[in-house]
Amino acid sequence: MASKKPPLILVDGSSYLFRAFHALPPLTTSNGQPTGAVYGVINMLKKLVTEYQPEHMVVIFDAKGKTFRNDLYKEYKANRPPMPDDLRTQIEPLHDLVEALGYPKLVIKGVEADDVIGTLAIQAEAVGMDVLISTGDKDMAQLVTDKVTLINTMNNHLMTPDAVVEKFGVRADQIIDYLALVGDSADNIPGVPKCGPKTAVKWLTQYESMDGVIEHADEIKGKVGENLRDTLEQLPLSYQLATIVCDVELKDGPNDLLLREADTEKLNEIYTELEFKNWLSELGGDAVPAAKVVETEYETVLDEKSFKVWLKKLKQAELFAFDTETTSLNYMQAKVVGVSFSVEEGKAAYVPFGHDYEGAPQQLTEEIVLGGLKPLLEDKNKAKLGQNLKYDTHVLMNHGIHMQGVAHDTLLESYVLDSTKRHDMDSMASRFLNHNTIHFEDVAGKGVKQLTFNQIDLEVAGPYAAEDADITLRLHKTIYEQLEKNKALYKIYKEIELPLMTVIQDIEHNGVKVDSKMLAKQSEELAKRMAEIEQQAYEEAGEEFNLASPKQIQAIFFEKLELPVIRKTPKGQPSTAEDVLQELALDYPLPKIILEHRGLSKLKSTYTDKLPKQIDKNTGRVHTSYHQAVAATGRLSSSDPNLQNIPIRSAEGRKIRQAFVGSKGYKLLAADYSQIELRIMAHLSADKSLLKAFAEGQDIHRATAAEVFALQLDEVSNEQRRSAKAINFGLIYGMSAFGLAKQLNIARYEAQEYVDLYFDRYPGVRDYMDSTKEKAHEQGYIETLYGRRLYLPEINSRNGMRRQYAERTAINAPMQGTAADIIKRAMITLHAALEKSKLDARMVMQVHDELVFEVAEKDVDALTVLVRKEMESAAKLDVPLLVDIGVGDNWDEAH
DNA sequence: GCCCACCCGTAC
DNA sequence: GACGTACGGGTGGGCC
Repeated sequence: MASKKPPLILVDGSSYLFRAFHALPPLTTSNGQPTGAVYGVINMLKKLVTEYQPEHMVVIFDAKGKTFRNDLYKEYKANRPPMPDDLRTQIEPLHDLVEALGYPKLVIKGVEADDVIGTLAIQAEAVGMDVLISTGDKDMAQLVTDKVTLINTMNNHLMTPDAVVEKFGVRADQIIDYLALVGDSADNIPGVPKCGPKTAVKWLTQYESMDGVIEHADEIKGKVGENLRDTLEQLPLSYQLATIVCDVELKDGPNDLLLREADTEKLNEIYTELEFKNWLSELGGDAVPAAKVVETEYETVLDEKSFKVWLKKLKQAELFAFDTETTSLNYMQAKVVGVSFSVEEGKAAYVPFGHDYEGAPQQLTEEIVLGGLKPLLEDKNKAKLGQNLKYDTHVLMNHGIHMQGVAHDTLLESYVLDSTKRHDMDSMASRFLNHNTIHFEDVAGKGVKQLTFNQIDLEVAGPYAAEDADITLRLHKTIYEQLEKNKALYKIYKEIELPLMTVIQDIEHNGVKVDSKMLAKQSEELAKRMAEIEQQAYEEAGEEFNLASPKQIQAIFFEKLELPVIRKTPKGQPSTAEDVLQELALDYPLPKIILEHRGLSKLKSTYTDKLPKQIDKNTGRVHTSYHQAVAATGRLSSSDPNLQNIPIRSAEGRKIRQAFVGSKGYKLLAADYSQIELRIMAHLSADKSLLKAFAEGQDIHRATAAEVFALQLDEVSNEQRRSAKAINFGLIYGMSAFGLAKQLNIARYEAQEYVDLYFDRYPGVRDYMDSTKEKAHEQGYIETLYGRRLYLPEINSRNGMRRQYAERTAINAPMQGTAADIIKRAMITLHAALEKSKLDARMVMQVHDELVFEVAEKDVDALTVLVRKEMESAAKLDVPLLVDIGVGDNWDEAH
């Protein structure tokens, strides 16, 4: 299943430079040197390389001076205005940058970039390469074939043979004829007067080629026919001018155009000069090293003697990489069928003991392998390294092994280093080591035919499994070195993420008890009410339809019933989202019915139907997966099932929480941080009024309302408090006046007044937001209170929408991320304190700002004290950190 | 039958 | 287009 070779990429550098110059806002360095076009072109090149991972590529520029076309026709490009100075000065830096990035570059005197591209395309095609031509110039469509595709990297449009027909109305091999007939005012190529695209297509469809048209020139009627006959003589010249020459003499062939390693030093110099700060900071961290060629020696261990040799190596090693191969991704059900390890780069072993396909060789027994490893794995002084060892810890437990001494985890290392990247082993190997790993799908297949690991032939499984251990070791060496360079990040990794892994593993292992009977009853009730609602809806609509299909609702609402379109989805469809239906519900009956149905259907399918199915047969509890390296801000996420979005806001929804219970004799205790993100905002912004409000223990939304509306605290109405609450939350999310207006259903100017008033009263907050944004623009990332980083690669994007999106993230992430840091710290100390206390209690859930415990009735009071103490002291802020605690027989009651 | 984009809705 | 971070269900179209 080898993947297809990446294409040869031919980049029309001059055309992009020109386009970038005109399309993008003028960017200059602090001393006025224009840089926008360079930035645009380089950005586009980087995107191409990332996207296509080419081995061969070349950037082609026009040379200075006349070309052979000027000899053919002295008026060629004669009406071009001279190149603006601001563009001319960008040519040289661009050429230098392309060189420094290691991209091959070609400038050939006397011919245009087009001709060089055409020549290389033909040569590459001849040796069986696929070719991708990156250009904004549509004339190049004449080069398109099955193997040659155009891409407009400004908008990612691909031009295949079919796309050419669709766009021009003629085949790629008719494009020259087409151009000759139509002419080109930009290049000053004469065509047939009054013959535009429509006429040319008509003629070419009928007569196939320009020669065909010329042959039948007499038959063509009207003024255009006359024009045609008048220009017959010069048409061959137009044809020749429009033809891209494909036999330019070149020193290098397609195979010579290999991408080189970037010259970091040179890049540093040029980026500094042009003040490309975000790229400069990229350079600092993860300049991709050249693929280090490592000789590999992978062994599949089948006899006891070699196993003993490996055991000895592991015992003596300071650190060893370890990995398990199992039968399932579900950590509660998975069984280990083999283990792999490595102590030295390039050398690794796979020890199978559970492969049971037909014809599988004799393997060591589970007793020998796991029995031999157990003392090592359970020794907390024997340092282990792995990729996502939380999973391995889980599955080893299924075999009675309690792993300790997890010294490093490459998943967490990579996450802390840059949370916006991917952290699966395949991606990391490619990113950090420039190495392509064997993919799981390549050995196990996919879809229904996917094998479980025990069914995979050892000839295939061995190298795969051994490579996992080897690559983990190599990744660790690379990433750890980078992590050590930043003290704050290193501390986040060492003091938060690594110890937290054990805590999360424990929470997952504990699971939480869910009353499936209660949920089944709720499912039934929901089904009954939904059926009633459906009947109502059919009556209103006058026909039966699927209430769960936005598409069918659109058809009924906006075509059949002709309700007004309030808003469109990003794809241009009339939206049927909640707020839209709310608005329509004021005037029509059907929207309200749909809304009710949607609410119930969501509850039923996602929660009351699904949750009981996710109860583990053995433990009778639900064991979620918390992901420690997914959310870019530092939060955890939860899946299978997601326990972080169980309903709470509606009465019906809360019923689902009633099904989360403690075992007999146990209560649930829920502890959540009060307004933690707003408190963090107060701390980070050091705004006087905000600090004071929290210090005095005021209801923060009421206090905000009093400030904004200039009232005494006791004069604030519920409505005003609600508005203030929306402002407070909106601020955390970087909301605009527009968003606030929508949220509060008020006019935009009114919302703007609120925002202005807010910032007048809390100037510290305004300053903080401004400086955060500014910092993000300068350094390309933001930090939490503890120094966790979030990179914002699009913060300086010239695409306004993307940039604004990044700016909102910049505002939100320090608060969301700091809150995540704080609760993680609390989880670690609490977990240790619980263990020490010998209380009969365990942590069972985390929901961003809330921790849930299952606790024996006798220990409720003691736990309450302990939890409050550890959570409230998890951070030292300039405002009090408060925790609300509730206890009950179920999760709903505990709130 | 599988995969994926899209729309929508739940939580904090 | 307009509020940040997640996960997941249902629909419906494309693909094999």
